[in-house]
Amino acid sequence: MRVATWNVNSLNARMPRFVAWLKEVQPDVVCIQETKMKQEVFPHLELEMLGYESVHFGQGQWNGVAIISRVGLKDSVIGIENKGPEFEEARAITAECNGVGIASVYVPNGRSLDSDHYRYKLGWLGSLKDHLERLYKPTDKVIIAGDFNIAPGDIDVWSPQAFIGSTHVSEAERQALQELLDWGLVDSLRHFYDQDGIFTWWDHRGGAFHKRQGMRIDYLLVSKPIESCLDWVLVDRNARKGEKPSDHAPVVIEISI
DNA sequence: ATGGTAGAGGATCTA
Repeated sequence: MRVATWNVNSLNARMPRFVAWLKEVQPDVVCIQETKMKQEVFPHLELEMLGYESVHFGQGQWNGVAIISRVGLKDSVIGIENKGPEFEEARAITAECNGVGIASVYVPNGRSLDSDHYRYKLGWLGSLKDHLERLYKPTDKVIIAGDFNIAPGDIDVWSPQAFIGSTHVSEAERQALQELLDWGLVDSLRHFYDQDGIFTWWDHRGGAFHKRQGMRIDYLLVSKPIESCLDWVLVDRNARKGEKPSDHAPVVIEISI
């Protein structure tokens, strides 16, 4: 089973590349972030013609998360706050695919350490943990995938000095991520690789990609039953090249179940 | 100190 996560930065703008990428990479499940789409315009039919069922939680202009699957998709849950989708930002959706609990998450950016958006980010991560605890046990097959907007360690940014005092690397954010991991999840990329310089996001500005100035903020967190059957993981840097790329590259895992 | 780019939506806001 091949599972991917990709912040597409507008599914409308990315659809030609997204479809080509699906055909080339042949993922069974994809967690999508930043669809920037209203519910009623999500391309369910076009994806169905490619063999994928889909669920989407979108609000238009900003945010928007989806899960698409060609190995079954059921029991989807919209959002994390249990107060109705119209009362929260479109940042999380979960479903069961082929016996695996799948979550597609788009963690708030936070903007700056002194911002209300930063406090919202920390609170949102707490709500996500509560939500996962309600849905799953650590002994279940679970994959939490998405754009976490947190670089887990200094080896996950191109220059730790350049990020001093910024969001994405602060102690409180990393602690919130750690609490998620402590529940019973493993960062699938770090299961295989321990070196620095592996990134999933590069600013569109200033040729950051070509200068290798990126951060690793997109990942698939997996429970122990998934970790034990991981075959490989990769960051698909090719998807960040060429015409009209997203600023994020997809991350893909293969598991033997 | 600021700008650089991309996307949505039609002026700025978000990242």
